[in-house]
Amino acid sequence: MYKIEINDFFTSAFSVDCVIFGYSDGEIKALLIQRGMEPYTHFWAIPGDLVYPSEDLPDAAQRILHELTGLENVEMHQSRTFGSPNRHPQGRVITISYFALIRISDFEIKASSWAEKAMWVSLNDIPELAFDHNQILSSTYGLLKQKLSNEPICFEMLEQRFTLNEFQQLYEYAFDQTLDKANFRKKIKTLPLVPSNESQKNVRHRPAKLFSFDYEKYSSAVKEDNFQFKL
Amino acid sequence: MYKIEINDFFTSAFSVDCVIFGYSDGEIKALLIQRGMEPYTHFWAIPGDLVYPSEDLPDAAQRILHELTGLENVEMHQSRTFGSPNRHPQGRVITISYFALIRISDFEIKASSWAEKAMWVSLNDIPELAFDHNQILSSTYGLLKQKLSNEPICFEMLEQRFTLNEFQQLYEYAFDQTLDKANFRKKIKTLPLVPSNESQKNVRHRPAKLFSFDYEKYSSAVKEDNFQFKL
DNA sequence: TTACTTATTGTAAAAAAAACAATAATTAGT
DNA sequence: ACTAATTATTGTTTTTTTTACAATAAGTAA
Repeated sequence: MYKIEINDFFTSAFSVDCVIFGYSDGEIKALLIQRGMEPYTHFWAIPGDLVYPSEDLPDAAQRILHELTGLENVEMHQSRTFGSPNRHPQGRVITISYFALIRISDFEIKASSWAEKAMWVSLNDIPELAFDHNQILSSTYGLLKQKLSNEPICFEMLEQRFTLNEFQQLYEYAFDQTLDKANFRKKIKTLPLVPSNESQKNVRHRPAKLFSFDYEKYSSAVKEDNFQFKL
Repeated sequence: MYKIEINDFFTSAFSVDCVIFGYSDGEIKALLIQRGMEPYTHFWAIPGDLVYPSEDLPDAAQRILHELTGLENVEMHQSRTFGSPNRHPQGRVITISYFALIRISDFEIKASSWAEKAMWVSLNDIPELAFDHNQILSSTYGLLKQKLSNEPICFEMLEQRFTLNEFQQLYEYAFDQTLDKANFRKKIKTLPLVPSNESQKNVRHRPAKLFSFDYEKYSSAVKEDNFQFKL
């Protein structure tokens, strides 16, 4: 047993890793970057960075998202914290992971100081990642699925206007099961989905109507009628 | 915009806070300590401590629990991480909260270096706490409730042998609603509860039988039959 | 033996979920 | 304008689950 000096505690760093989820072509995807610096150079990884000394954690996650995508004011959901002493080869770095849901079509991926390239990868097809990022990603995907069941967060990744099929297929992907279309529609009848007067284009069959999700109606239903989202 | 030196990142510390839940007299309680040192001296708080430089996070949580109760090998569940820059008056301290479930009768509260006293407090009756500990506690209680619905963790806080009423009342307390006794018993018929040949003592009516939960049967049912706990 | 209280089982009604069938609507292309 | 193709949409029945409530059995203390 050795005596621990108080300053020994101040030899560690925090980072924030930001799992960015998106949805396209019937698949939920994560935005991965290829690292441009040591360690794990050229490995694919979850975007992340050290936290500035007086920066709040969700702000750090926002900053990472912003540098990579240019997006602002995206809601951040906290995931788990990973702090195994040897998870980072260069010292003790504890990382708090967050996740964000965005619309893939909303932006162009930007080059960033720490990323050589970036790409969207279907969650069923994740390669080997740097650090313990495979663990972070799968654990965060678990949390995402949990939230998908209990909160209307899927609309953060669906297009502003979406067909009911796209909506359904998102859940089919996440929970790896096919759903009965008729029953699915009955289930979502209670949700504040507002139809637009637009429809799908360029399909050689009856086009689907486009809907959008009314957040205001939703939150007032939660408050006033004690409404609870459940899928 | 100022230039940030790499060493600026190593001026922060981690702590772990350990919410300890227990159950007695029909109430779920948390073990609070009265702080014996600055800051927030004499305030009630959640037990916690700084993490040693090469200590893993769950180990730190275990250590805190051990110092306070003498208990070992208790499962630790990660809760959320709190890292607001101003949450600690003496510097940047990010805290990762964990929670543990224990049997109140299993031990005597020990005096500890950092705690003047300790006491069990019903979750409906939590006083003002040090730091952001009220927030930590209520957020962690939310997580506990979530896990109570999906995992058989209530048996970590119930006595080794318990009556079905005690079991039911735990859920009634957590979800703040009364449950139909007959229906509750039908629901738990699928769980691997094994009756003992002992009964309640010193009651002036028919005594309840004492049951215990068979963890082995449970985990093999999960593996083999894809059993899923749900209450 | 009795009074009391809880344990335990049972049954019926109501609600929710799942399965399946049928019809309506719309477009692209002969 | 007609047809083929495909999906949208609504409806009905069956099954399962949940809820509500009633009735009986059992054990203790007095």
